[in-house]
Amino acid sequence: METRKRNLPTLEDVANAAGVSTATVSRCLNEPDKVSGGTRERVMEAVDKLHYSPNFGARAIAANRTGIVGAVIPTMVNAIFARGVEAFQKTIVANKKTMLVASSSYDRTQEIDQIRTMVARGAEGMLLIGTDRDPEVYAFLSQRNIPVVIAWARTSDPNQSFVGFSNKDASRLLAERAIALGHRSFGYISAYTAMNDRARYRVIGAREALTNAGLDPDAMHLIETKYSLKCARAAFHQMLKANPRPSIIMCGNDVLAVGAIQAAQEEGLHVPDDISITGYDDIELSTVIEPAVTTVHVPHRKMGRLAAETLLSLVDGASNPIQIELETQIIERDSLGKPKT
Amino acid sequence: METRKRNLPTLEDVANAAGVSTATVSRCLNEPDKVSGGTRERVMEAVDKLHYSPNFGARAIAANRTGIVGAVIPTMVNAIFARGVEAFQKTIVANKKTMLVASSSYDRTQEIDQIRTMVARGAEGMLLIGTDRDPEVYAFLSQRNIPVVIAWARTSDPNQSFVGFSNKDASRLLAERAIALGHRSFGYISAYTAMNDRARYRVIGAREALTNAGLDPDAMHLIETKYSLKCARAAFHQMLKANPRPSIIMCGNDVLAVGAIQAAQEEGLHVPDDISITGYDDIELSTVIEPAVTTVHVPHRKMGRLAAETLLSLVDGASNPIQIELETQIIERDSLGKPKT
DNA sequence: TCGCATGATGTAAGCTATTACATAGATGCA
DNA sequence: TGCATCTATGTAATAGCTTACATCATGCGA
Repeated sequence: METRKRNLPTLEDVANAAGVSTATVSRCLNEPDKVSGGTRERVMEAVDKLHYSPNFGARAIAANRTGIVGAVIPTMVNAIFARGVEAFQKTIVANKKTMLVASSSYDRTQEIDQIRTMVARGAEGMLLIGTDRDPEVYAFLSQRNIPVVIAWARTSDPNQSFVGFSNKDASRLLAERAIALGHRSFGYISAYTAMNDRARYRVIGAREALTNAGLDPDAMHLIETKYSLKCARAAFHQMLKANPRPSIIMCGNDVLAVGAIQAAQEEGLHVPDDISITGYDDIELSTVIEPAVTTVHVPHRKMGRLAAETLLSLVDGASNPIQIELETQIIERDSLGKPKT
Repeated sequence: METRKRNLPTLEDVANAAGVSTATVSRCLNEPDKVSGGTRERVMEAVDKLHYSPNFGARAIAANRTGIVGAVIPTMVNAIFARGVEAFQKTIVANKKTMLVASSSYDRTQEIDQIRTMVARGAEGMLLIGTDRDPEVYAFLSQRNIPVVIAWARTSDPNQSFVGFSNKDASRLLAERAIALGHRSFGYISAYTAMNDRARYRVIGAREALTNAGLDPDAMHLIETKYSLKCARAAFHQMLKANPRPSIIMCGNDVLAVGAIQAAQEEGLHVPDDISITGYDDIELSTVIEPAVTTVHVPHRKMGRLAAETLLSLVDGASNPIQIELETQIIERDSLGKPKT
């Protein structure tokens, strides 16, 4: 590993060029108010002339502050996270900080590694998705005084900060809507719930609606599968073999719903006349398929932005947890209808 | 802005705990071969016991090396970039480096800002998408000895490194295929080409095919629009008013193609019997719409991985430009057919 | 046994910024 | 005028690590 020389100008060079001390230059850059107008001008000229830019490492070590925040997301290849993270990043940058991002592929172990790496790289705050993870992770972070914001979910722990929404509630409302339309026999295609609280609570919400309506929540046929069109299709075909065959299949997200609709069409079933299907997240895909998916809209961009603002205020010293719950909204399109009589 | 105290263990703490000098600890961490087995063990124990992790800033400044690479992409909210960047990031991390990422929203000015910011943050190499940008940017980077890898495109400049593909060639092949099927009247819906070489070369490829076939390339009706389903639909409706009405509308990417198909259906046109439509990129969306989109497959993940490997070797001192051209592939689905006779 | 090459480890300089504290000059008020 | 206060600036300590160079012990060949 060769070392490549970079002889960039230093604070001292600027100080010499401007005929002042390094302290004054540093102040010009960080607390301009504390420097008189004339001096400031002279210094800034020197900065421009030399194309000076402070050395990040030196600044970090001297100020004991890096200005870095980290975000670990399950995957970037999913419009919902992409939108949220993009908004998060723009807000972070607008506040003169830097974002580190990594994707865990929905794998807890990878997530832990990535959190550790980011902390080693100087992350002073972390954005994490959902709540499911080893408590040791939170211990690790809090021991180092690194604030965490949870997004895409809410938590009942009053000590944790989050910017999220109840995955359960909207799911329950959607199921209630289906019950009101006359559905009694439910199926549910979900992402794996074991380490994914978002997916799990969506299932729980649907079950709650059944319970509230006096139906047996355990009668809801549940299949867990990978997040892909192909897997969703397979799950749908499998579910059709159930007895009784469900009149509605709720899906944990829109990709699964779209796959289910495709599979229904392969089976020669008409959606929603023969079978209803619902999604979650409201991604673009859900308007492209025919029929368009009845789903739950989540304000991903807003969530990303607010999560950034929240994390920044925690990093800057806010001591009380900040909890922001966002509203979701049921989007009625064409894939949910009355059951066949 | 409060400063939050972090009294983390330092190299010296580890050295004391292990009864060696800081130099030995440093060597254990960076060049383990140079330390004897017994000492190494003792040091590593101390590292574990104290949960030591090197201070990033200090290391960067002492070694004059940050291990950071930057990537500026047009948008994360696009599966093609998301996939590529995710692969890029995984490769970077696997090599013990750190990735900074930002999205420019297809805006050159933002891109410049972000490049500057990343350099100020210690980026030692940059991944950039496509070739269109102010030459000053390249000057800025080369002056600082920061290698650049261009992705998603190729360049004829022998001094630039890239991992990409010819946006033009596949587009030309697709148009030739359409010509062979009998099409003579072409329309093209593109993303804005002014600052987007990928979009531009795709158009040029189509024109080339027309020219080669003895047709007038300027007769191809071109509409440029934003990257969204809605805009694509509007563009399609507008294009239908053209005289002669095209028998095929090629689209610069799959999102535009899907929007066009939706619009065709709104007009009561059957695709491909009444009008053919093609896409580019091969994203999931293109298999969800009915009819599925005939498009061009691009190996995004592979490109991301290779771009990372390329950039790493440049950062590590490789002096000759590295140019890797990847193959694309036409995926024949159902949206391209013979023209109506 | 001596001299020397080799390998392991230690010493201490150096990297670049921030910032507490010191200093000097200017201002205000009695 | 004299003293306290304030503002602008400088001095120098400091942060945590890497690494060139120095030192020391060991083993080997002559």
